[in-house]
Amino acid sequence: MSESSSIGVVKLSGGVEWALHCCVVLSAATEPTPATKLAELHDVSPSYLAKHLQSLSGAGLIHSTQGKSGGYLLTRSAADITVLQIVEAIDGATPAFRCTEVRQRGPLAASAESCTIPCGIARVMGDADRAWRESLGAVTVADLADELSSTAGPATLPRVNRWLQTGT
Amino acid sequence: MSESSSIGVVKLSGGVEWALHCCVVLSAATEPTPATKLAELHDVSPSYLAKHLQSLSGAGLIHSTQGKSGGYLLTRSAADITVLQIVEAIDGATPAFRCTEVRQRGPLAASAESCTIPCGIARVMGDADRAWRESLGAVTVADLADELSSTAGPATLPRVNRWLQTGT
DNA sequence: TCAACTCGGATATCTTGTGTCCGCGAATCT
DNA sequence: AGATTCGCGGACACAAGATATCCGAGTTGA
Repeated sequence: MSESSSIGVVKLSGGVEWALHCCVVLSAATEPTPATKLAELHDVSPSYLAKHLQSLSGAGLIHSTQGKSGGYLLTRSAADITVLQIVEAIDGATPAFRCTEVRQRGPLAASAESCTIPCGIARVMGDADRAWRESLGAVTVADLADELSSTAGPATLPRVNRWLQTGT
Repeated sequence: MSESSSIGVVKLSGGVEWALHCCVVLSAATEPTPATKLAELHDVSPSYLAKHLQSLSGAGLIHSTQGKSGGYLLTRSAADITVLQIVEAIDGATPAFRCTEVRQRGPLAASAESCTIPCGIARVMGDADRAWRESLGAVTVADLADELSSTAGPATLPRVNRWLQTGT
């Protein structure tokens, strides 16, 4: 295995959870919220959370304003942001499985011109990955916020935002 | 973040591809096939492939016979082995996403008794993971073998097994 | 009985995620 | 307008997990 290998390795970064929670909170925010406050609210590492928020900013999901009363804000309505977009912004859009084309290796290697179509294994993996992404793309952060309101009570989200602004 | 963390980290090991190819080959085998031969056939690291085959053996998908003419063999019909079982044998059945219960942390932590139901984020991730596994569980190695026969020709699989036995 | 061949687990190496730090830019206050 | 304060952005260590390997235990066949 002298090849650069790099088999398909799906890794779902842990920071995805934090990013999702932040987006839900931001969906009800009306003023920029600094990363420090978000980290304090969730009790997580401020620097590391900032890193993930940067990824979200780079993906165009949230907008950052600098300065004294700066912070983060959603770029568009929460109904127009899917969890898939957040996951892909953090973890990258690379598919879970990458075919190494083992059929073209070894003593009984298949000819290259006969491999225009992906092999069955790659297709199955691709279908599963597609199903996973489709499931994630069907849910928006607005849905998550609604879900939170109906389970934890409608007052939770406004209360969180009040704490972010005033600290009480 | 002094906690042991252990956020949900899904890692799709690269050896899954090798394991799948091996199972497809073994589906047409009639005699035990040693790991060395399988590694040589696919041109991959023999030791590393052996490790994965051990995982498959531990999961009860393939049976190992030691001794001079030993090797691996499927424990049951290829139609009764799904891709999902192979993936879970290699990568483990741990779900892609593990909720850290961030809602119970920080200054506005929710009470523990109000968290009997998983939060919306965990549910969405769980649904996506379930869709992924369902898609993988719908395909058997027999399906993969059939697919290979129809695309690469019906003679490929027998020829591979002849090479494994005789070397020609 | 003996020997060869097989699997199985314990062992190094290395990429990748996890976590942290300092510099740059922008808005506020004087 | 200038200095200051605050927050974002990218560059820097640390650790965990995957990748790759080797040697010992067990078994079959002669």
